This record gives sequence, C-alpha cells and structure tokens, in this order.
Amino acid sequence: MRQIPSATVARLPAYVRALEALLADGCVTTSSDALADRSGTSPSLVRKDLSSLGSWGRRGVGYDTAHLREKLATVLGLTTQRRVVVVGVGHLGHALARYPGFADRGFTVVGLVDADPAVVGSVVAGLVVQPPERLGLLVERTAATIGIIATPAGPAQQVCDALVEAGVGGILTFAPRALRVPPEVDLRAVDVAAELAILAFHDRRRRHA
Amino acid sequence: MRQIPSATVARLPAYVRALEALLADGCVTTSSDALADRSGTSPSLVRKDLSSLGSWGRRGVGYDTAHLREKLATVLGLTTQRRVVVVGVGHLGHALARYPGFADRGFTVVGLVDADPAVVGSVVAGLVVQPPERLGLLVERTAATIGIIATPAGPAQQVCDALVEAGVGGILTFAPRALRVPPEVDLRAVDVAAELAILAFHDRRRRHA
DNA sequence: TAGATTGTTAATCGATTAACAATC
DNA sequence: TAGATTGTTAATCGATTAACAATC
Repeated sequence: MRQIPSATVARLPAYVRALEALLADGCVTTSSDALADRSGTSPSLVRKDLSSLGSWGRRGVGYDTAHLREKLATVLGLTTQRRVVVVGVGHLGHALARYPGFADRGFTVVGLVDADPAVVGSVVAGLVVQPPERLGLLVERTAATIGIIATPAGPAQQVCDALVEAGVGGILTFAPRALRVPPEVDLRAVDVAAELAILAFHDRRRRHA
Repeated sequence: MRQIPSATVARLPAYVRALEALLADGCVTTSSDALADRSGTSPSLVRKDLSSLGSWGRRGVGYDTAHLREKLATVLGLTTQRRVVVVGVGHLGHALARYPGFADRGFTVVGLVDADPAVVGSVVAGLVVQPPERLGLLVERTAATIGIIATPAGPAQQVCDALVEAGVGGILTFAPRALRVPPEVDLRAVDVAAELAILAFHDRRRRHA
C-alpha cells in the first residue's frame, strides 16, 4: 500500500467516531453521505480517503459499519495499547491524566512528571508524580512510546529534548511555543491561545474593529 | 487588501510569539530566517505571509521587531479585549478558566456555565458558575463574542446551538465530535484524543505492529 | 561598492471537488 | 431492470518552495 496522505490520516479519527455513533444508532450499513455528514467532511472526500486505504465498500450498497470501524481502528493503531507519560501536572496535566477519552482508545497514562517539589510525590489519577530527573528512567521502565508536554512555554523545549532522549516516538505538546524535534520523532501541537487568536481575527473582521 | 489565506492567518500567532521572544532577547531588528527558525516554518513562507499583509520589511535590512509585532497583533485583533464564556467546568474547563495565556492576549473569561447542580453556584476563577438556562442571558449581559465548549461529546451540539442562538461569533470546542454551525459563525476544534490517535498511527508504522 | 535580505514571480506539490463508469 | 452508491479519474484549487530582481 502506498503512503497515506497526511490529510487523510488526520480525518480517520473523525470517521472512527462517526462509525461508532452510527453503530450506536443501529445502522448496520452506512454510506459516504452519512459518514460525511457525521464527520464534517464531503462524501467525495470520504470515498477518496477510504479507497486510498483499501476497497472496503460495496457499490450500490455502502459500507459495513462495524467492519469499517474495525478496519480504520486497525489502520490507526488503536487496537494496541499505547503507554503515555504526561509532563507537567498543573490544571491541564490533571485534566489529561484523568481524561476518560484516552482509555477508550487504547491509551494508558503510565507516568506523571512535574518540576514543582510541592507536586512531586503527590498521587494523581493513581500515579505518584515523579521529579524531572526521573523522566528517562520512567520512560524506560514503563516502555512509554508517547509523551505529552503540559508545561509552560519556558521549560517545554528542555522537556521535549528529554522525552526524545528517553526514546519516545511521538510527542503531543500544549506548550505555547514552537518545539524542535529530530525528523524521526512525530510532533503534534495543540495551541489553545493560538486558536483563540484565530477566532479573534475573524471576530475583528466581523465587527470591523 | 485582498483576502488573507487561512493558512497564513493560522501562522500569525506563532509569528507574534516569535517576535516577542526576539524582543525579550533584545533583537531590535530581525529577518525572515530568524522568524522561520523561531516559529517552525520556512523563510520563504515567512516573507510570503508578511508581504501578503503589507510590506513591513526593508530589503537588505530585515524587519523592525517591535513594529512588526504591533502590526501583526493588530491584524489578529489582539489589541481589543474579547470576552469569553466557558461552558463545561470540569477539569478542562477549570484549566481554561484559569489559563494565564488568555489574559496576556486580550481574552477575558467573563462567564462559566455547567449543567451539574453540584458545580452550579460554586466560584471558579472569581466567577460564579451558572446553570445552562442562564447561558443566553449571560452572553447577552456580558456581551461575550466567543464561546468555549469544554463539555463531553453528548451535550456539545446542544451547547453549540445555544451559543450560536445567544449570538457569539466564534466557538472553540474541545468536545470529541463534529459540530455543526451556521456559516457566519467561526468554529475551531481542538481534539486531543484525535491528536493521540494520529500519533498512534505513526507509532504503529514505526514499530511495524 | 559589496553583501544582505526583502518582495514577488514561477514552478511544484498536495488536497479537494466534480463527474461518471463500474457494479451491486 | 432501475436505482443506488462506490471507486477512480480529471479538473480545480490552494499552499509551499525555489529562484531572483529590487534595493537597502
């Protein structure tokens, strides 16, 4: 199978969710139209995305909801447990450590790290918060493959370097700054303040001020 | 000035931050190279983005750091205060209500709403949490223009409809599902579980399993 | 002047849309 | 058969990169 376009990969989680909602509604079979509707894309794009992964539909009939969900979950790698370490146990880190949406998808938070001595040693979501100098050991012992950065901007690059050094393959950062990783490490960034700034841009246009 | 490409708008917050970091480092003048470096893009793209907004650099010299920062902040609409209402005061809503990165950028959280009677009436970040039926009145009284949805997937579309009905112009959602808004309302979505799923996809490829 | 760096154009690349033949 | 819906191609659109003339 050829390389899957990154825009397609980015839409797969929405398709998986749409399929689960359809299953819950008792739809045994579904169509590119219904999927587009529930995932916020277009029918054309749904068909193109799905056919780039394999031909799992039947012309004139549609897709088997449960079967397609399985296929997509497998492609995404959601069928294997992934171990996650969270660095930064402030409000956001707390929220992440307890987020139920992770366990559903095969993600287990196996370690927490914070630089604040007042936080180190406390128990959050059943885990004892570790100091930064234990990060390497923690990743090694838990065999975590994904790191989440929920620290302020200041220490974020240093934390990122430590995660890379410790050997994680993917990093999700919430820190409001650009991070540098070597090409073999996958970095995704969520930037809440930037999202609001983009909303402000349109808000400004609308209000002409 | 012609329509600004959405890809350009999405990069502007990173440029503003890069410029602030350069200012803090005492750089009076900067270049597309330095900006690309600090914002994680390419020099070509920096020049193209900036010149699509206006010609604010000097050939052979570069850009005036402070001046460019001002210009971009103005384009983004960060110079005016924007009032924000947060719906859903769980761990994430808490974290957002207290996020210091908002105030810095001219965003003020002016209202909190939650459906849980145990949460309604409590004080978070100096605000009394309101019940859902007060949402419309709250938006009206505070003249909020932006709504943040930090609820579970279940009630998210209903909350979204209520925010639209109440008259906000922009919505930022963290709920793990696709939302529908009328075309005149600007919707941005942050999907943490989807980001992890995308990391899982690459992780799977790497480990060949 | 010589070196640096922007602004802009042309070339490339990737993603989306539209249309329709294949086929259930 | 007639109607429905996929899979796939071609056309369009938008975004990025590369190159370089303009100019400080």
